[in-house]
Amino acid sequence: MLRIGDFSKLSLVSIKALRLYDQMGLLHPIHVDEQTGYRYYAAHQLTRLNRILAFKDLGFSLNQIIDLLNDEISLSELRRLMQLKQAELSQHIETEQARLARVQSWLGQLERLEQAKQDKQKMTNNVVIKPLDAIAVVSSRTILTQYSAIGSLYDGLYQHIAQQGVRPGFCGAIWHDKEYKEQDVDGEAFVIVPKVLSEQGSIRSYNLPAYADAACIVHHGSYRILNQSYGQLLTWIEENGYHIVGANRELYLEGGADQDNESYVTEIQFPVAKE
Amino acid sequence: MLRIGDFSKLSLVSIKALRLYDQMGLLHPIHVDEQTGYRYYAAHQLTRLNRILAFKDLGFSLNQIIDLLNDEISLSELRRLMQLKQAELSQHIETEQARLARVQSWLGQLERLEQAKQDKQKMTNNVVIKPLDAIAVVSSRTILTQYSAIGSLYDGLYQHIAQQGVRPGFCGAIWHDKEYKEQDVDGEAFVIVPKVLSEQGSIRSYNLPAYADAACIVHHGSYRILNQSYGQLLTWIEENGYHIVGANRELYLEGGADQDNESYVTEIQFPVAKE
DNA sequence: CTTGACTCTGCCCTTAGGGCAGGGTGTTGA
DNA sequence: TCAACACCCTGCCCTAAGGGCAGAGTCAAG
Repeated sequence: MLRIGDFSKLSLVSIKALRLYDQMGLLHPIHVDEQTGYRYYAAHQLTRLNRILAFKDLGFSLNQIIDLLNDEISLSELRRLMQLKQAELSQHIETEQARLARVQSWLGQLERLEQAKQDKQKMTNNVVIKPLDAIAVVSSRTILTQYSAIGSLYDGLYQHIAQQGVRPGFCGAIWHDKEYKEQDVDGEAFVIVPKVLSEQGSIRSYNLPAYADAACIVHHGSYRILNQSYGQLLTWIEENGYHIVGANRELYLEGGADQDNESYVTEIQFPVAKE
Repeated sequence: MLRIGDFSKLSLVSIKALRLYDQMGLLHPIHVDEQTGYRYYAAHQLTRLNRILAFKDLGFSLNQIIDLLNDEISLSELRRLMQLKQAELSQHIETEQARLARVQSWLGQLERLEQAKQDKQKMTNNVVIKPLDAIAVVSSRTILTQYSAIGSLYDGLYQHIAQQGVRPGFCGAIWHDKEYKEQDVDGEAFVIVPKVLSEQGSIRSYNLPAYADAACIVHHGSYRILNQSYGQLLTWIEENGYHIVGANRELYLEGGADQDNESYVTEIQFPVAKE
């Protein structure tokens, strides 16, 4: 019979771990002195301990290993669990590889910044991927002579909302053109509302389409330099292997009618998908 | 100014996480009511929050992100951290892929077992990879007529140890032949001792070579069926992409002079390396 | 008998929050 | 103006797999 320290040296498993396995019922010592509490192990218990280590090495948790070592487990059950683990690992590797690709994109970015001797205020990596929910809006869509002309559409929307007696949320815009246009822009102005309302004339009300992934960036300052943020966002999308799958939106988080206000905050959203 | 719930909906970050970021100093609300403790956020704080999320997405911990968002960090420092993270991720992906390969090896094993309609007592996956330390031994190496003849060497070793007044540990054997032989076997009997002792005649004392990785299996029962465990171990080594880089050892954890004792316990160790 | 090596239990610590309890706040409808 | 309800606060306990430490008991050798 071996004391815990000897068994630990033999198995290269820490004493603390052995005590934990005892407590969890994974591996009880062959004998415990009732007086002193000393644990005594037999050499043949190495077999079970090695089995525990083998499963741990596959990525199973100790609680799962308790079941895996249970004598009642069938071969098919075991195979099912292994297949699950296999899928889980594949999935995990994939996400880690995507993470690695993002880190490498950062490194490329940093190198370009250093070469251009720009400071880090210009860092473009403020992009975040998040889902867009289906939110209820009232909206008005039309062909505009230029982008800034969209401002004229909101008055009608807010009036309509006031008539329905509900309170408006943030407002925003959707740009339906697939490419960049200087004029005859297909734009949709919307205001978020708590529920879908009735429609009236050119004013529609419905739930915006949801997207599982949208690349988003928060623009800070005047609308005149919005194109800088657009550039950063589009570069990021391309560099990280996404492509655009829907009309892009702007969400005016802090803003108004001015064209040139330093304190405005706008979120730009592009629905995207991988590959 | 937004209440925490609104800011949470806007950013898709849970309220609990926002409170944690406040507490950690990652993102303080723009204003906290002294009376009520209510947190109030400004829309432009989304920028900082998104930066936090972007770094989190790269696998940095919150404590690291505190430093990364510190204004005093230089571009080169940033690049260094990114390179570190890159190496870490590559390493991690590699180990996960090895893990996946082991799971797939298990699945192949299970399939063969099901086809052969064997029960799971035959499972071969009791193999574990662990380092072998450089342990002090006294040993005696010679050419034996057959494997079992090694037993005759131990008497001399134990006598030598007794003369030096130290206590012996486990005993074992090293098989130096590179291929399997039925006779004229190059075998070395050893007994573990606390320190390297003096040598005498054919009895040597030194530290066994250490190996970073050894594939080990615990054999249970008579020496006559030791070859079954050898088969399992060698199959595992081949199937998991290892190859043998040193003489294999047997460690007699529980045993004696009998050839055929059900309670004997032996660990077989093969120094290995990947690829 | 003493010393030093070994062992015991119990407590606190790690990540990034999740869940819940108990109590205070803000807004809205009647 | 009051009640209802949604919202917010702090504080406590929980996660996985042990690591580290404190204080006390145990074992074997000299």
